[in-house]
Amino acid sequence: MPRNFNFAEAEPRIYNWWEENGWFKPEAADAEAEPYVISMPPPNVTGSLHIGHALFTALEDLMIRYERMRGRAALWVPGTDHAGIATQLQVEKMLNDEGSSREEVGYEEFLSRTWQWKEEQGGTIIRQLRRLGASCDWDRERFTLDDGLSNAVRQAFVTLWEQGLIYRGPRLVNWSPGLQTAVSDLEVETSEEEVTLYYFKYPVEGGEFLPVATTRPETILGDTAVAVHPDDERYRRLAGKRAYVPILGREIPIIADDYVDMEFGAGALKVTPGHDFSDYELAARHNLALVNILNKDASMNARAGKYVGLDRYECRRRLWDDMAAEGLTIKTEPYLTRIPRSQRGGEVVEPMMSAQWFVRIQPLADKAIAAVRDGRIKIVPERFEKVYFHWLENIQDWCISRQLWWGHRIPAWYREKDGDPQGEIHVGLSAPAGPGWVMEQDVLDTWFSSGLWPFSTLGWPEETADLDRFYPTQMMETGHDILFFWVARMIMMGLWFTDSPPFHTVYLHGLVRAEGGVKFSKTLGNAIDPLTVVDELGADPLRFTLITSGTPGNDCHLDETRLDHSFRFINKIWQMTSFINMNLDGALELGLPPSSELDLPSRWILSRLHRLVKNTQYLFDIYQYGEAGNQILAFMWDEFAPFYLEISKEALYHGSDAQKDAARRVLVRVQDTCLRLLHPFMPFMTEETWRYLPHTGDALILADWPAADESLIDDEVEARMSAFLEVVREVRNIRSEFKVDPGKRIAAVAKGGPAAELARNGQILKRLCNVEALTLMPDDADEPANAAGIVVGDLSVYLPLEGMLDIAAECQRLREESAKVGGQLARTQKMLDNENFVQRARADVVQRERDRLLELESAAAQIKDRLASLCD
RNA sequence: GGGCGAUUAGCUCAAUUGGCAGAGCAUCCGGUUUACACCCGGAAGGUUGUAGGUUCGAGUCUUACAUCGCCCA
Repeated sequence: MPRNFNFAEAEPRIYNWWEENGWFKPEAADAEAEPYVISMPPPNVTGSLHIGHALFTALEDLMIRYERMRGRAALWVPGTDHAGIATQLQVEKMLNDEGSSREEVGYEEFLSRTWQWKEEQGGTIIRQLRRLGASCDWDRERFTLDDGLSNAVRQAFVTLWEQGLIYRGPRLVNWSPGLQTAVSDLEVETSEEEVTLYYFKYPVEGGEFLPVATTRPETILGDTAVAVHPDDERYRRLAGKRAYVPILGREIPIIADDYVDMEFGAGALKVTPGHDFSDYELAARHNLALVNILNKDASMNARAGKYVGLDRYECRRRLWDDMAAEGLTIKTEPYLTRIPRSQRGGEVVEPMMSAQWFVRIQPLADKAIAAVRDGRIKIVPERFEKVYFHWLENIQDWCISRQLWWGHRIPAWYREKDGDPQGEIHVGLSAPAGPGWVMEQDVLDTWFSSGLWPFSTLGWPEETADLDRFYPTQMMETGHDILFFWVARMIMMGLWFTDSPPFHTVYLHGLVRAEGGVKFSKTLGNAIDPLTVVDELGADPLRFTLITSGTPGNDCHLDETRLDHSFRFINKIWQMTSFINMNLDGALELGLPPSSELDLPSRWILSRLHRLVKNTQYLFDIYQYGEAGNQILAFMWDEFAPFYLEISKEALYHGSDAQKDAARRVLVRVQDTCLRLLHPFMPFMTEETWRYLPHTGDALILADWPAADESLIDDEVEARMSAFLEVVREVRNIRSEFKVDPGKRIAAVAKGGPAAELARNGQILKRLCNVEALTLMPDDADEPANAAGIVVGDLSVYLPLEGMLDIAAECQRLREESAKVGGQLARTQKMLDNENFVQRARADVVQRERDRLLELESAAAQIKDRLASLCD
């Protein structure tokens, strides 16, 4: 066995071996195996792997590998989405670098260039997922613009249209002037920014003025009313009169509405229904006109009078100057308000009237609410269910059209009627017959296709064998930041089109952040590049660290020192296997000898192991993978390696054939079980290492997941062993305290209840603290002279340290020990003296305290005796 | 304004129905013991954000507050 795990060589080799053998496919399981399916939330085809991708890959691969080992027909469907805006921007940038543009090359050429780009660059992220060990079924990889998925999109659109759930019409939408497309509410992010609040005088008939404040003066040009509060003593008398739009002089009404906030600004409100969502609703109540003053690039249009053609911000300055010249301005002041920006470009989004396609979403939302409400879908952690309900209960119709070229073109055709070029609309799977039909240019929101992903990837709307066998899927694992984008929409679409929840469980992970909770970003230079980590340390440490660094739903602050620790853990396991491997000798019968033939340390480690398996199972059942990983590590590094492995050397090097055989079988069993438990966390190293242990079966990836054997869990054995290990710790301390050469073998004398058993298991002290010979002494015998003493419960161990013992130091040590035990004794005594505790606490808790009391009393008495004889 | 989360060792995080608060890194001391110096043996480090409440018992349940973060208006 090589000295170290060569991950750089092994990872690609093992990955190819798995894949070539078809073990990533559900067909690797028995034909009648129950399916377990995850459809990977598709990353952007433009993307390259970042730490968030690494986290979802680690988690989903863990789930898939775990279920595969449990015998399920595990299927992880991979793929990418076409990321309409992001991809189009990439290709436009490329054209721009060539001195060209989208418009210049034209629609057909642009699309062909984009496909070309996708073919060349789009595979990047998929290749990167492989490096992490993702055991996806690559034969079932999908892309949202594939023929099959495009067909699903058309089918879904047409169905919703026929059901009256899709409509088209002019509405106020979030408009991105840079991208020149509508975007949905979810694609707009608002954040608090400091802007200027402009106070000015609205001219009113009769020469009066109404004071009004706004953060966007240019929208004055689109005002169609001024509103005052009906209870406002100052201004309500003006309601019903006429006002005049500054500079333009356009006549508009003054209305009264209790929507007006009398406290805000100057007390009156300008109403701009064409460019403000609240004003739009207000206008609807009062039948106000609607004026659009912006072009698609947010320059001013002809309705802006002399400002036509100016950029919105330039117009703002000029108009304000002109108003100042006319004496209409009052003052400006700094003001904090929430500014809507495009999630993609970061530019300020403008509410604008535009003809768009919408999904009437409430009926779909109602079904989605019900499915979670009645438990057909479970969200982990549960608290996100509240967030989910709140969003769906207040959902707005979904603007699904985008003025882009890259995407699913909306299956609608227009024909001129009565002079309106779009007077007639046809929606269908194919173009209508007859002349004069022109296809809709707009494409659909990328998330429309993502919503169909869990079933469109399996063949829907065709009734394929995969759809029949693997749908509904089991698990949707993704970040909590996409609960609305993806999960909610998948649930709505899934329930609507397939009548089934698309998955039964939603597991939401948190965001990965840098130390101190700082977001990873390229500009800050604090980004951890997962591929760099894989190059330097391998995929396993990255995966193990990501999974053990946090808890479900909570953001995790990734600490790079943990990557090192995981890396060293992998080395540790390798060395453990190496030790076992080099101590095997010829054929080994697999399986364990009967418990009755095993020594105490063996029964102890098997008990600990099965307790670990049981805990791990429990933790997996409640999705606490991180804690499971940490417990497995703790078991291996803190119990198995330092104690059992060391103790077993006595049998391996000096034992009888039977003892050697027993030790080997226990070592192999424990290590094998741990490797199985760890395989979903760190697949490469475990697979490679496992081959060096005696085993049946082709590969660890297909090996059975361990089941806890309750009959091997033995509280009493664990208690006795842990007392002996306590003796070991004490002996080590004493040796250290009295500067006994670590290589010097010493003798010990023991008395008390478990002394005989400790003597029978001499290898424990011999191997762990270099005590060569343990002899028993009668319980009533006097303690040896010049000896340091250890008391654990009713067991006393003496270390005759001829010439090395410093009586004063030993007395000091004993007094400290006495004080410590005394404190514990007092605490336990106090608890047991409390009648309320004895009567009301759980029986096992009380019993534990009683046992502890006896032990402590015994220890205290022995320490006292010892102090009396040695120190008084 | 409404909702959610976090607050535990210097830093990053755990703590399974409430039952003696634990790891890693960093710090300090000691070690080339035949699997591993990518290691081993030890030590130190805490009023679990603050103030109340429930309970025999609270990091855990509850109320209020503080600070930070996220989501929604």
